Amino acid sequence: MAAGSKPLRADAARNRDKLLGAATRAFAARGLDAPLEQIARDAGVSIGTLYAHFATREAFFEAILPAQLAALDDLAEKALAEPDPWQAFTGFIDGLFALQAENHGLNDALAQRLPLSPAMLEACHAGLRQATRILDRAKTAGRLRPDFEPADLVPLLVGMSQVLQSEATSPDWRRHLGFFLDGLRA
Amino acid sequence: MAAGSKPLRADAARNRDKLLGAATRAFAARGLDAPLEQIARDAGVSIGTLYAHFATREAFFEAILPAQLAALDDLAEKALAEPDPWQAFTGFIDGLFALQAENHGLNDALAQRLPLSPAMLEACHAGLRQATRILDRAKTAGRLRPDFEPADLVPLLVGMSQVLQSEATSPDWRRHLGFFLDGLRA
DNA sequence: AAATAACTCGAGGGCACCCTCGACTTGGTT
DNA sequence: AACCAAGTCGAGGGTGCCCTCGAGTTATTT
Repeated sequence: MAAGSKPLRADAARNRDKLLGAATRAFAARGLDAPLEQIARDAGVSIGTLYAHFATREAFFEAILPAQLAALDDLAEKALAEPDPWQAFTGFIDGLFALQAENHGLNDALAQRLPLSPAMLEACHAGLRQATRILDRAKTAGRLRPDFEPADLVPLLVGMSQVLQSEATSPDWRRHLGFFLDGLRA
Repeated sequence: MAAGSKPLRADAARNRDKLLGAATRAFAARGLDAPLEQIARDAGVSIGTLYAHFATREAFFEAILPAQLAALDDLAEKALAEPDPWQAFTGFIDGLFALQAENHGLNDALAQRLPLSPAMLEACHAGLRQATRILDRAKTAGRLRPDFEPADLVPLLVGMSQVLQSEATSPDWRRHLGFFLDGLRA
């Protein structure tokens, strides 16, 4: 219904955009717990204005994360279009972590490093459900070990999130992932 | 040399022990960044007294971690005593993570989640050097894939540290590790 | 151009943690 | 028992972050 509250005043709309931009950059670079005061400063706006637009940190999440989570659906779709089921599976996983590698905030969200709102959680789960189809296909093709369950993606996600975050290990994440994926072959 | 500074006064020695006990518990339960003020409170001692005994957080680390890191050497020794090289390898890895699972602080130290002093870092590396011998044995026995290097343990450690920490995944850490180890077979 | 609803600002109060320092207490010594 | 070095205490100052609110500014409407 209601396409959404009233229209913003011109200056307010501008400030909102600047805040979203700053928050998007801050979350990507520093993670979902980036200081809000820093975001306000980067946006060239006072902390009071920030709170006028986004009453809570979660309000930022709701404005920013869905689009980023939607990228996962694209990934899943591409994977399902790929003819080779194993290729589809590894490609999906690889693409997923590539996204997380360049977006610290998305990484936090998927690894549930912060408590997320039910809505955000649900969006993450939706991504997982897509993945299930990819797993199933690789399993019935006899390429993925049959005892690997969708839920087993969670520890993988959680573990890799840390590998991607640590200076010491992030350059080698693909190598590390490779060892793991070799363990998943049928 | 010098067996170590002057002898402490009786009450001071008592307080030092209480502090070490509280810190050990706090680090194990909450990680190496547990609040010092909480540690003082748990020890039944003022924050001033805490700082009188341990001028920095690192002073606590130096008093507490070496003994815990030494447990890794024991593990390595046991592994080298084990006749089957693959069994030795997986047993070592499993034991390592079992220790980390029950000690949040050790987990932090090994994954280098906090900046550690050079001395502590070195102690961690020493553990890795032990591991090298175990890897080599499993490799020459043709059980461990030859391209798995000692340095590849680092991402494993870092990733698992997060898996062990997250409520959602820690109960299943052995299952997750199992997939990974399957990828390491020759 | 006057009126006003919408918006912006930033000082300031809260909290959690860090760490210091001068006043007090106490164990050990003579 | 008198002394004092050793030890203890905790108020308080510093930092970084959170969030609020009343006073001031500005876009928009008439």
